[in-house]
Amino acid sequence: MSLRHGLLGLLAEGPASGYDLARRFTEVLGSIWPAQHPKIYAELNKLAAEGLVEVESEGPRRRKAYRITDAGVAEVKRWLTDVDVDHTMRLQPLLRSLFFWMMDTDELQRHLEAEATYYRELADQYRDYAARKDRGEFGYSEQTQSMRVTIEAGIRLYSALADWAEWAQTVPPAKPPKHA
Amino acid sequence: MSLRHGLLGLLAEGPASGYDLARRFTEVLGSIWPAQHPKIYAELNKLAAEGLVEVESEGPRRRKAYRITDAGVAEVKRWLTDVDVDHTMRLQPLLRSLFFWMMDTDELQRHLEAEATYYRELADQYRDYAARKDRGEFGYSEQTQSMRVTIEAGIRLYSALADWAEWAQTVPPAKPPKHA
DNA sequence: CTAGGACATGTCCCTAGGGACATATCCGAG
DNA sequence: CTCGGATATGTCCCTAGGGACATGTCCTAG
Repeated sequence: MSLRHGLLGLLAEGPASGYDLARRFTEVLGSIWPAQHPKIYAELNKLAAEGLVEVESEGPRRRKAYRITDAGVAEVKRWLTDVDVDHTMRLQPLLRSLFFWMMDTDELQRHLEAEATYYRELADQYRDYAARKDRGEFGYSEQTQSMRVTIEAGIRLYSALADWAEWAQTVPPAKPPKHA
Repeated sequence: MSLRHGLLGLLAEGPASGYDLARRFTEVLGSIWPAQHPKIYAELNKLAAEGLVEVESEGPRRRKAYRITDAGVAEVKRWLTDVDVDHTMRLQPLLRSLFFWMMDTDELQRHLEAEATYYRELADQYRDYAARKDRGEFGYSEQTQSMRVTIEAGIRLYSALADWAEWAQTVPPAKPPKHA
């Protein structure tokens, strides 16, 4: 049910079309909450049927812009304050790390290097975003302030993973017992 | 398809029953790759049908222990080396953070405090695990060495999130433009 | 004027996962 | 001896999400 509230939250910032929302989801949220456009359009229709959003305007190319309703705003707020946070995490890279002992050393090193690079790049990307925000490129609304906080989490998370992947390269493949 | 390979990987360490595997999934993997027992039993049956695992023994209380086959081992290795890592992350807490501007200050502070505590506790738990491992409590096999690496990721990840939640408490609710 | 590409919205099907429910088995405490 | 709790394995249904496919609209470069 998070996509639902993700859409409502984004619409709380201002009217947008499904297409707009899909772009925002892939651009900003791509690495923390992926969502494909079919799901987004379907959910918007449901939200409209329930009166949480309404069609604000119809533009060129069949574009439909949605506006959040008062009921919609109330629903996001309810979610934010009354519904327990779902802390579920599902990180395939960490699951894989449990089985590093099955890989041979060379392959593992190459794997860890690639992982480190991947995470480092994402961290840099977020750091960049943060710098632009801090330069005032996105204005100073409360919304961008929240985005700044989200981005900070991205920076820290991906930096931690990059550091971890680098650290893991230094771990000896197997530590023999002392009395061996 | 990760549960499949998760099970195979765990079975590569030695025979185990569905019950054992379910326990390992909730205890060690609970916070990085949750899995419920119905899925595990179902997947084990599929794996057995495909010849990737086989029933090693039947014990008391209908217990069935599975052993991985050569084909199964080959399949995990193929997964580890030939299949691209899925970096998908889906972190509801970060999605929520985008909408912090909709919460009032008190609520947000309480929320962030609870989050910080939650992550700090998990980090501590993993740190504890690491200490026990480093004391040699789990032996010195290559498997425990890999587990140590996974645990390190948990420590770093949850520490980063805890730090972030604490840092976020110090961010002013909205930064007004300088020329205001 | 026409063809390709970006904009824009959808349908359909399949798999993965969550959660409630059901059931059999064994052991130990009282 | 019996009853509760841990062990152990499943079924069933529903929703969320991934990915392929389909279609309509407008603009612009050649």
